[in-house]
Amino acid sequence: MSPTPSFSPLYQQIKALILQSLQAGEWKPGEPIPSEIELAARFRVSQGTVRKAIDELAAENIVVRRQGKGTFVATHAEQHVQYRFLKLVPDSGDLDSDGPAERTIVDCKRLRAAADVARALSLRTGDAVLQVRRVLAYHGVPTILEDLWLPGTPFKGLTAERLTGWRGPMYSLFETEFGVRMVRAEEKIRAVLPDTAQAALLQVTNATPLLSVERVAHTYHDTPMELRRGLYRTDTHHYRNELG
Amino acid sequence: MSPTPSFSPLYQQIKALILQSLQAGEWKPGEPIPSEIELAARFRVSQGTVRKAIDELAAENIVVRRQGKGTFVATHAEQHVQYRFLKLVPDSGDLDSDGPAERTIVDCKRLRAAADVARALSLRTGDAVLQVRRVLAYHGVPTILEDLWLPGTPFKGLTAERLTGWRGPMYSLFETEFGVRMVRAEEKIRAVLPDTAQAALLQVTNATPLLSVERVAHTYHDTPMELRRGLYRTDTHHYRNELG
DNA sequence: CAGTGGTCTAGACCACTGG
DNA sequence: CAGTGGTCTAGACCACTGC
Repeated sequence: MSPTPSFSPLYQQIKALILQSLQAGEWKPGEPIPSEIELAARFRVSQGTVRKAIDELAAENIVVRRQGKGTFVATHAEQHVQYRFLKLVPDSGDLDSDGPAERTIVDCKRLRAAADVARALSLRTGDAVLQVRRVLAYHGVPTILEDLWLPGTPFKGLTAERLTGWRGPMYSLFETEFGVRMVRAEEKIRAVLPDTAQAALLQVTNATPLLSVERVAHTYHDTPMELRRGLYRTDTHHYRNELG
Repeated sequence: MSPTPSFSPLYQQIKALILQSLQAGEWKPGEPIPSEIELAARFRVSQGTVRKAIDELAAENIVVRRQGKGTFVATHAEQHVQYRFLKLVPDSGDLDSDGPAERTIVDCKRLRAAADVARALSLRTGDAVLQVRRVLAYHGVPTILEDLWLPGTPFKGLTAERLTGWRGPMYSLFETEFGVRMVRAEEKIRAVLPDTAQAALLQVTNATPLLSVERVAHTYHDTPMELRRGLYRTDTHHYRNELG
């Protein structure tokens, strides 16, 4: 066993090392990481210790175990849940009844971060950010209006064309084109009335109550990488949440 | 090791046995369960196997581990989070700035279950249920209006007086007085406008958008035991959610 | 069949709690 | 100090995958 640099359980240190490799891109989303036995040999610890480290990574959805095959870097694409962070489901409860969302990019431009956006993204006011506005519709009914802000530097080269041309979840584009993996997010939810522009885009009156969902998504080490403000219509869909 | 009755991992069987004892009330909320070594001896398995079973129970918040002291049956009282299933927090983010909620029982009566209530509680339409309406206020501002339905049989003897006189979370009353522990819940969230009665109780206009939160809470073995329909004001509070 | 993750064991030792 | 949960090891065997 290796010496103890700081004081924390060995498996936590192993977990941190694996996270480091993950962040450095040593293994890419969808790819397998080395087997437990290999990792145990590399880190000079027992397989059980590596196992416990990977257990935690799997519990945090950072990695996915598949018996008989290996352990894989989690990804927002290929995942049987199409949108991992979207909790709006049709009232029917049938997740597939909607089919794929029809996506429309309304706007996409670079600008300087306002104070609130900067704070959410751990930037300074005035730093370059990318702002995107889009609408998701199901069966022709506009249901979600999203404004999102991304830090300019990591997302250099992202344009409306890249967004429009991309098949699949936006987060999977972030992964493959910019190496940014969203790992965790927190949401603040309110009930609001839309302004005129919002109402028009969602094709509702401005007296229609909507769900306001403000999400901050983080990559590794809790670094915030996206601020997203969504307006959800809840006449045919609802926000579903599980409490443990 | 004991023989294998059905085919599932040993630790899953142990987990089921512990759950059974928990449900039977062998150990009550807040009390310690036997030590891992004792349980290992009782079930004739190794400590590691008991450990894995308890690990899962702890992950599901059914049990709480405390190093050096033991493993305890989780409870909705005594918990440092006062309301485990209430995700509405003040915008300040300071969970304590509100202080304890001021609770008012508006109504409490027994009646026959309507079809939707019966379905949610796995009862038959017309079965006896208890209906409660109450308001929670913070700093004198009514913020939450809740209607809740409980199956009549397990909650025989529950009256408005019992509710009014109880200090602490309602779920902890359910635990100590009726032996019903809520273990898991699911919520459906929408944005709505209140009707006249609702608006009056929350002291808002009927054009004020509110969060509608429908919760079904389950006890052991996923048995639904409560239907709760809440209306939340989100002008000073918001619903906070973590996504993994 | 070999290689992967999944289960189970037995035992050693550590860290924390309380009397 | 004894008793608890927490970590770590080494090794055996099982279950699943794909060649």
